Parts: sequence; structure tokens; C-alpha cells
Amino acid sequence: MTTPDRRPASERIADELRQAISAGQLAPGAKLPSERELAEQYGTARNTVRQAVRLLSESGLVVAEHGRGVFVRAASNLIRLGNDRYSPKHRETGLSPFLIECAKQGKAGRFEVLFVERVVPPEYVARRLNLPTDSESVLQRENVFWADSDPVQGVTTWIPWTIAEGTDLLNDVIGHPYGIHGVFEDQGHTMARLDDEISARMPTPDERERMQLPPGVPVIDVLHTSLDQDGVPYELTRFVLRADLSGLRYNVPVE
Amino acid sequence: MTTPDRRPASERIADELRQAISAGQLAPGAKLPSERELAEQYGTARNTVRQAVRLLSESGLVVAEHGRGVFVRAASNLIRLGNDRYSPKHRETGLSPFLIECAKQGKAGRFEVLFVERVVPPEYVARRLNLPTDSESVLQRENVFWADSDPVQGVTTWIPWTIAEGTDLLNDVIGHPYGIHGVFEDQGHTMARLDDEISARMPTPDERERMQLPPGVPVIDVLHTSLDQDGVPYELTRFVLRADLSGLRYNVPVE
DNA sequence: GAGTGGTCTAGACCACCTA
DNA sequence: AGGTGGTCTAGACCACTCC
Repeated sequence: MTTPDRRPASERIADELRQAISAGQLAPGAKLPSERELAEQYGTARNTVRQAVRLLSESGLVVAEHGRGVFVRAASNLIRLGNDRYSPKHRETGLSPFLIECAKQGKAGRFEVLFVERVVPPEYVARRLNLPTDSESVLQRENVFWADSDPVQGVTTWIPWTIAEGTDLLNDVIGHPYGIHGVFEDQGHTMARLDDEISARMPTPDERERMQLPPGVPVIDVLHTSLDQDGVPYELTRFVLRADLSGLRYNVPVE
Repeated sequence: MTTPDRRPASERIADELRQAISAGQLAPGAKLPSERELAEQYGTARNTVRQAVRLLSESGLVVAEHGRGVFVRAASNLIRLGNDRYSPKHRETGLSPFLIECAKQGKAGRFEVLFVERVVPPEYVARRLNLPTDSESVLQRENVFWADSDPVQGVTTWIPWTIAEGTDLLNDVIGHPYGIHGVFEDQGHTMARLDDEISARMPTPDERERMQLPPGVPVIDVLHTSLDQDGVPYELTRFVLRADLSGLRYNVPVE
């Protein structure tokens, strides 16, 4: 006689499915039996099976698609962004670092401009850029980046109004051949250092919707500050990345 | 007449609670009404309230404690590790970078050694260290780091056996005043560059247990490679960090 | 229209915490 | 003992997909 499994039924079911997946009986892309079928197989209520599926989905093993079924998630290469995304050596290609990385992975990258406006900065922006929070002291630009048909990044950039005023940065489309950072250089700010603060968290409901995030996928939240040749911060960008499709990489000297 | 809210009741409830939290009516540490009370207030079944609480918990706003209640999570400063964790300037303190960071945040840091053994390296380790996978070519060391009473990091280090053999690295306690990296320097490897590959994901059930992770908290997974003065990789460390208590920071030159 | 996942109900019992 | 969250049941209807 075997020892009875005293754990909750939902965990037991999740475990059996997990094993079937790692054993290859359920290959990436394969469809699981429907929740109603599983409930009957295991002799439980459908809600219990749903709880099991949620456990798997939270650890990123499966994705539920409404009206279609639950599928084993295919492992995919991460698009890695890192310190070299601003390197001058990528200049000559005329492509933004995101598009270069997409090309490497054989994906089609594109982006949309959502919002360009002069605003009052949030506190965490003002603090890092040494600006006041009591006036419209920054220009805010918002973009979304896509790889193939997946939205993978939300990007918000804040630029001190004293720098942005009267430049191409106010337009949706940046005319400068080197993009936004080309404009900064024309204004006398060359990026000498970057300061990236990185966190990970679950997405807000808003982000979940905008990035079409499957449940159980976290986001990587990067607060990037650009520092010029004099150590002055002149631009701050917040990247929110889908953690299942992207990552970061820093290959840097030890100082 | 106002437009009826057509979203699911669970989302509506989650939203109202979210607003109460951000408005400060429910301060950090405060206890929410019990699920049964909320169900009655909103005129729904308890399961619906539970779904709402799950949504909040997944975005890290609240924590449910079995038998006690659901509490607004206190915002806590992140312990940020980054490129300067290996900087020689921290040498003189005689503290490891993790302990320094803990001290800054006013927390008590400590660590445990779980495992020190010669092993066959996993493929991703062998590839980055240019080692074979068909022999016990590396020394593997595992640690857990604590801040106050919370386990915040699992750390696994792999060192080529040719470097580790006969050194202090085989012992649980490293005698060298500069720690593990002091030993590497004695062996002729000074860290000139680091290469950190960063991802985020939900924890495995195993990690969830070992780090006592509340549900809905992701982990940050860092694969760190140390490169010496000749560009040779001589050590690889994998950090798994609780994303709710820790983050990363890279302040680096643009090359 | 048939089948799928998403949401919801109105109960029940268990495991844990506090008093 | 009484209250809390955790799990579970056996239904129901809705929203979406595919044929």
C-alpha cells in the first residue's frame, strides 16, 4: 500500500500534468485535455482542475487561450537588452538597439508612438533629473515596441523641457538619423554613463491588457538614467518588459 | 444615470480596494475586512471576493496570511545589487557586497553554506566557462543569503576545478580576508569585466518554499560570469533573488 | 452550434491563528 | 472557541473560437 497523498488535489493534478510535460508526453504547443475532461478523469469539480491549471500557468508552463484550450508553452529565446544598447558602435546601422536585437532573433520589430506631451513629472522622475514637481518641467514620450505580433515593451521617456524645447523631440517621428539620442548630442549631451535600476514584479491590470500578458508572466521594470560627459542626468526612460520574451544583459568593466 | 460597469465583479472589487489603498484609507500594514465581510458588503459570493484578493495579491499590493487576514503590504526598500558589488573599493570594509547593502538598509544580513562539491557542470555553465560536460570539471558552491529573518537570495557558484583544486574554495568557510574573489586573485585571476544575464520569472515550487515566497512574487534570475584581465571566464554565479525585496543596479560607462 | 475557458453562486469542510 | 484564509463541490451562465 502506498502512502496517501495528503496534499490538496489541485496540487496533485498540477504535479501530474507537470510531469507529463517534462517527460515530453505533452510537448510544447500541445493542447491539454479540456478542464471538463480533466475534472472527470480526476473525479473532481471543474474548479479544482482550474486551480491546478492556474498553478501551472503561474509558473509559466502553460497558457490558457479563451475558447481554444490550454496549451503547453513553447520555450522561446529572450530578447536581451543591456548596456550596449546605447553603444556608439551600433550607430552606423541606423537601427535602434531594439530593432537590431529583434533582427538577431529573426523577429520583425516595430514601434508605435502613443503620447508626446509636456507634463508635470512624477516624483521619482523629478528627483533623478533634479527638476521641480510644481511645474510642467518635462516632455514625456510613450512608445510601445513589438516583436512579430507580440507587444514586448512599454517605454516612457522624460526629458527636461529646457532640453526638449524647440527640438525634434516634440514630434511623433524623430527626424534625426541617430534618433532621439542624436538630438541630445546636438543639444550638447553625449551619453557617458548610464544608471539602470532594475526590478521585477507582476504587471498591473493595465499593463496586462496593453501587453496582452498571459497570467503568471512578470514584467521587468527598468529605470534608466542617461548621464552626460559632465555627469549631468539629462534623460530618464522607464522600460517595462515582458519577462517571458525579454531579458537584460550587462557586459561591463569592473571599476 | 452613470454607465453600468460591465467588467467582472471581481475586477471591480479589486479596483475599489486598490483605490482605497492608494488613497491611504488602507495604510500599509492595515488589515482588509475579512473575505466573508467583503462578500456581504458587495453582495457577492465569497469566491468572487477571493478572486479580487488574488488579483491584488498578484500585483503585490496585499499579502494574505492564513488564519490572520489579508494585509496591505508595506512598501519596502529594495536591496539593490549591481555592477559595483565587485568593486575593489568595497574591499577595505572586509564585508561582502550583500552585507554592505544590508547594512545600508538597516537590516541584519547573514548567509549559510548549503553545499560544496565537485560536480559535472550543467550545459549552460559548461558553455560559458568553456568546459566539458563529460567530467566533474567544476566545483559547485551553494549559499542562501538572509536579510533580517527573510531569505532573499539563493546563490550557486561554479568554479573550474583546475582553479579550485587545492585551494580554500573547497572549504565551507573561506579563510581569505577578501573572500572568494581574494582566492581567485591569488590564483592569478583578477576580475576585469563582468557579464550579467538577467531574467525574471515566477519561482519554481521548490524556490517558493525555500525562500518562503508569498504567492504572486516573481524572482530575478541573474547569470553572472567573471572575466579576468585576459578576458578569460573563470567563475560563474547564478543568483536567484526575491523580486519583492531586491533589485539590481548598473551604473556603468557607455563604451 | 458545439466546445472551450472565464466568471460566479451558495454552500461545505479543513488548517491556522488569536484569545 | 471563534474567526480567518485555503480548498473543494456541483452546479450556472457568459465570451470566445472553430466548424
